[in-house]
Amino acid sequence: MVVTTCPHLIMPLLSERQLRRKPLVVIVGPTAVGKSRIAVEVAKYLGSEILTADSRQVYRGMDVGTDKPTLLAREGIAHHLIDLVDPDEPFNAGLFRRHATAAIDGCYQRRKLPLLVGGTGLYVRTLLQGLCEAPPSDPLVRARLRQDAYEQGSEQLYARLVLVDPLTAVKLHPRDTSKILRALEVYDQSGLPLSSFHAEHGSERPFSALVIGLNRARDHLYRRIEERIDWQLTHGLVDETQTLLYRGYRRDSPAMKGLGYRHVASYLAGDCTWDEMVRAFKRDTRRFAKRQMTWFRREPALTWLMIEESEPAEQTVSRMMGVIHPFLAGLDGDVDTHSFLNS
RNA sequence: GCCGAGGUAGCUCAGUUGGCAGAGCACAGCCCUGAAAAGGCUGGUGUCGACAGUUCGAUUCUGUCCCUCGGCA
Repeated sequence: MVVTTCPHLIMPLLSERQLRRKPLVVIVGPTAVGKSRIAVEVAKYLGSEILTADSRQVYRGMDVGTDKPTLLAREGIAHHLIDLVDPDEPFNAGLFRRHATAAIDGCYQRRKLPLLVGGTGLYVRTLLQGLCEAPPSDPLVRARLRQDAYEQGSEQLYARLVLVDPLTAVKLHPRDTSKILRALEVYDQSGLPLSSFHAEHGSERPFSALVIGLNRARDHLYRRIEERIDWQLTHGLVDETQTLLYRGYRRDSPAMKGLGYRHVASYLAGDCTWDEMVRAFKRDTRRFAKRQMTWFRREPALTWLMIEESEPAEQTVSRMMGVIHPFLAGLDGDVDTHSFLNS
């Protein structure tokens, strides 16, 4: 094995000064852009541990369909926030934040720089900007509200929301049932409108974060998505879905409504042909990638890196280190990190 | 070469008795504070094959040409 000198090697352990700033390097981007692979390489240079911000990789037994990095692909780098719950257990942004905060504290105790990698924009935001103090989701309250929606129609739920929380109501479309449900759930539990919790929350910035967005040309990204889906379908996604169904996980549960699983399940149930299933799976994944881009475009102070089709991974990693290095150097000095980054 | 059918959005096609071109799918833009790979909103992206004629006005009618698909040679 040839050992090459690494041109980007930075202090393997964080200094006291850096630790006090609570540093966090974040890599986001649409699905199939190549985040996981790049992240492992970056983590090797930084002596980092990886935290996954992925709402699907938290489920045990959902591996092929969530593109979960295999043990081999992790190359000995510690990966956190994967396989946290079974597919029928509730999981949400609040739980993610709790797990992630604990994992980050662990990294700091080992004086390691945490590297947050993922495509779930809401989960990333719970760390960068915190979460308001509204009561968490309650399965019982939610079940009752969903029953109401089923019996009276979502228009009735919206009408209720207009009465108890007009500020949230104007922000939501009357058909946006899942968000209406959440707002009513908060009111039913606390007697206070969700909008009041939002107002109280304000702006919070718990970490000194460097956020890097990876992207590729649209047609190039779409081609990668299709190739990955073809690979998943011939490398165990069908068996994986069948096993999950056999174990009794319902098709309409949050975990099974993920991309791929819901498509394969509908094919297995005889609702569509194989070709129809593949087409819908690819189309829905393209649309998802597009929604992710809409979300990340809004993320403040995000540095975009466009990956060229022919660009070797080492070069992308090298360009990323060109951004990360000054960030870490800034943390070590007296410079205000934020103004440094924005200059 | 002859006969027939056709050429309109990225694709499949509808349509205009001559008056600003329209569906489905595909696609694009956007929203998001505990389901977020979820959920929701908005948008037609066009040299109507080309050229000429008739007409106030042609994607529509007429002529010529080009191309595609059948059939016969």
